[in-house]
Amino acid sequence: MAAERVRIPNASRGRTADTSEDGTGPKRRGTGRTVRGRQSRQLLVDAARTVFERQGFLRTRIADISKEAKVSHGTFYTYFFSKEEVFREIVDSVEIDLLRVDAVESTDPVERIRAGNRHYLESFRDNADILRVIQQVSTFDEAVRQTREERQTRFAHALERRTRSYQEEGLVRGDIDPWVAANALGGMVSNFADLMFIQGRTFDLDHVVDQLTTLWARAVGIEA
Amino acid sequence: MAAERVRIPNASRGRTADTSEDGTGPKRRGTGRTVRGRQSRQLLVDAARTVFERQGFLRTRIADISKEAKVSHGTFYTYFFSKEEVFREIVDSVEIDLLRVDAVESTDPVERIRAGNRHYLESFRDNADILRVIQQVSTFDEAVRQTREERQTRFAHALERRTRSYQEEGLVRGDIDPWVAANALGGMVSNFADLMFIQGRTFDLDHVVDQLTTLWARAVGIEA
Amino acid sequence: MAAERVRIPNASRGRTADTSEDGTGPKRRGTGRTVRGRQSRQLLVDAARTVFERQGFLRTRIADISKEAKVSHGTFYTYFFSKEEVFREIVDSVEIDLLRVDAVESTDPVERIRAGNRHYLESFRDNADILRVIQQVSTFDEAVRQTREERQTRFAHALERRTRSYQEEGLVRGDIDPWVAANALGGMVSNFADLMFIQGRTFDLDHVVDQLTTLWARAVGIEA
Amino acid sequence: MAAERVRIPNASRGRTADTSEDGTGPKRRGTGRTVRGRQSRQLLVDAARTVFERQGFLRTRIADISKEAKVSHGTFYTYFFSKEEVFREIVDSVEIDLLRVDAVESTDPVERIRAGNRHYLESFRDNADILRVIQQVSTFDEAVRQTREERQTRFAHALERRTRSYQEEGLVRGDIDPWVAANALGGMVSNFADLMFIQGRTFDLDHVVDQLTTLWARAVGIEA
DNA sequence: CATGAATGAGAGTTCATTCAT
DNA sequence: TATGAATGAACTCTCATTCAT
Repeated sequence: MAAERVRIPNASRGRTADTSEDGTGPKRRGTGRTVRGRQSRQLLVDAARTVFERQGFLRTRIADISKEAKVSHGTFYTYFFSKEEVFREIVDSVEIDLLRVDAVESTDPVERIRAGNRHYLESFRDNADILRVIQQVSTFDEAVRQTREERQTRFAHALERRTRSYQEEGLVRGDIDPWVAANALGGMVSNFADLMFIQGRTFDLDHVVDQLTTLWARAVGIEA
Repeated sequence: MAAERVRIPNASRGRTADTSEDGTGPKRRGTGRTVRGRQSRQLLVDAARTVFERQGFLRTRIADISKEAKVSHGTFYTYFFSKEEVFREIVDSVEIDLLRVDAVESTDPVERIRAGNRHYLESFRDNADILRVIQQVSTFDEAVRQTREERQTRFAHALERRTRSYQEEGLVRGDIDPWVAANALGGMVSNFADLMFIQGRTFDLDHVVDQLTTLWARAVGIEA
Repeated sequence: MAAERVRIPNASRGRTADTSEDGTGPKRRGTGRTVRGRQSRQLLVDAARTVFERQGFLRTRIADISKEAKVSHGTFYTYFFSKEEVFREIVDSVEIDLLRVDAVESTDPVERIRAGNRHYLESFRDNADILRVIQQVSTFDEAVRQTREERQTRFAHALERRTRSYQEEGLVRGDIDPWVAANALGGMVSNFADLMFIQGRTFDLDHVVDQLTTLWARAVGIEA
Repeated sequence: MAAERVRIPNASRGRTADTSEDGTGPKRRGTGRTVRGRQSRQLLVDAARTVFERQGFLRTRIADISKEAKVSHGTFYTYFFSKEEVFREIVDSVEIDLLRVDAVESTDPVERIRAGNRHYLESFRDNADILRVIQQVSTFDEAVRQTREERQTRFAHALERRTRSYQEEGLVRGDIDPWVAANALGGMVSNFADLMFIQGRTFDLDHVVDQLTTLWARAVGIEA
């Protein structure tokens, strides 16, 4: 019956650590002053990512990270205040360009949609392990949830702009609300990526790209 | 009467909790023998749901549930082995009919799509609090993850059947893969519901229903 | 890592229950007044013995006993204050006549020793299960330890008397201390019984009876 | 800095404590890396022995041991998984040479028996406190029971060998079964030791040594 | 900076015992 | 009397975090 204990971030509660700062510092502990220091820090970040991808955030203990990094337990605290801090650093580094809506030169709208879809799915696939963890953490860590939402929103905005410009060109029907459509269709693709690469449901990637592209294009009124 | 408690090694004895006799028994503790018992159990389930909705699964301690139910700490264990067990019971009770694809009598395909979408969004909205927690738990609890996936799959299958029959009637274009389309469009809607009711992004429900319906219908080739 | 909890008697600590009595009562709860009552009580005693023999005292919970007796949990407390109380009642009922030193009519000293040894080993064998538990309990329950010691002592006294009378008859050598010899040789046999029936070491009973008899007889100077 | 702890189901993860990697590793926790570590470990073992001797195994809580060692509660778990583990370590350290059957140079068989008996009784007396606890634990801990049995068996084998060689020299009568006799007479002495030093019955040690020696010698046919 | 031993708050869990029905 | 639900004291055990070396 023994179950593991894990910690969850207290971001949404009163922090004690932050208050000791001057309020401006990004609550980041030292210390990249020496070469050795920078090496150790990076060692820990890499180790942390490895462990998070393997075990998820919740099942990861500081001890697992130190062990993976082959440094002592206490060394972790030389560089980070907490598991959350190192995780946010990882999240920031995963600035995946899921966003590159316009991945190709082609001016054919359908081809641009297709290229965007393919790019999204492939990027997602290549980062699935950490994305799964980010999803997990965003269910209880407000900071991570926000970062994630901002990215989705930026993505949606990019799509919205494109849709709106198509609309102005007369390619997309006028009764389509670009903002809703962007969120809906972008969500359709990201949801499918989740299905395939996080939930592990099996589909043929090329076929899916085809279908999603067709559905997307026709949905907004582009003949495909 | 107080006597000391001691521990003796459990090497020579099986676990009590996990071992449900022959392994087939329901991992479920008593005790529905009396009216009072059934009441208490329900009391706890309700309290648990309240607390889960308020704090999420991870931040909920058994003590919070007992306190909410105004029963003693030990009473919880009279009915459940763990937080997970009571949660799964809640999950099972949330057999929301997000699935009722065909919510209306209308034979107009677009109206049926619209009705389905509205029904999904409204059901989701009404259960958003617990759905959020289910999502959280499914990131680390395999059993819950499965239950959730099964429901999604069943939903997708229903949509697939409908799409396929429309296809046979010539309403839906032949190059649409009903299974992919069902997952994609169903996902579009469920993802939008998540956006609105879990992530809290503001949209006008009627407008969203309209837009999603239009996008969906046109995507598969139904004029709308 | 979960280990079972058990209670051990608080005989050696301050009792609370006893003080509520008038000091004379043998701390025995009700209640053999009605027929039904007597039946239930006996049912529980029998069940308790069964369970103790199966699981040992420490691993036995009141719940196990009630379950075995097919009565409710609370009923146990109608008849007994504690697990210890019902156990002492069992101990008292196991008034095994390990003591019958003179089990045969024969006047031949060697034959009488042999008969005693055989009787002891066979009685022990037939009660091994509960004797094992009594041994366990006597390591932490003063009351049981005393009862057990008294029996051993009474046994030793019987042997001492016999040895002394043999000595007076000139059968046993004069330099033998009857009290020490009784304890030593009685202990030799009881220890062997333990070896065979509690520790489970395999020996041929007849052969052992022979050998123990020979050793015993010669030890005290009786030709065998 | 205080963050909340939560539990997540351990269904998808193995136990931490039991699982010693491949199952072969020593069920022993750290940590002998530093001098300080080794000191603390020893401190705890010593404290544990003190407490066990005082209270017995069952009445001892981890807290009692930590307190006696003047370390924090958690420190115990730095070194041991459980009360049982530290106890087994103590048992192993109590490798008393109850076994030195041949404690003297003398070639006189009777003198060798006498020396062995005296040695056994004195060793037992000097370790009575912990032997009492070992006896207690062996009634429910299979590992300890086995260790104890192995020692007894080794002791009996040594006695058997000696008896057999005496037999070959014609000192011991041919109808004696050396294996049974070794167990019986060895048991006689160990049982007497128990009587004196565990049960606390009063005897004069020298007198007992004399008597046991006489009984033993005559039993096997050595004139004494 | 690195180390790893020490700390202790915090949560889980069991089960003897009580008591309203 | 019998029932079985409710209680809560008592322990166990984990692991983030600190700190002396």
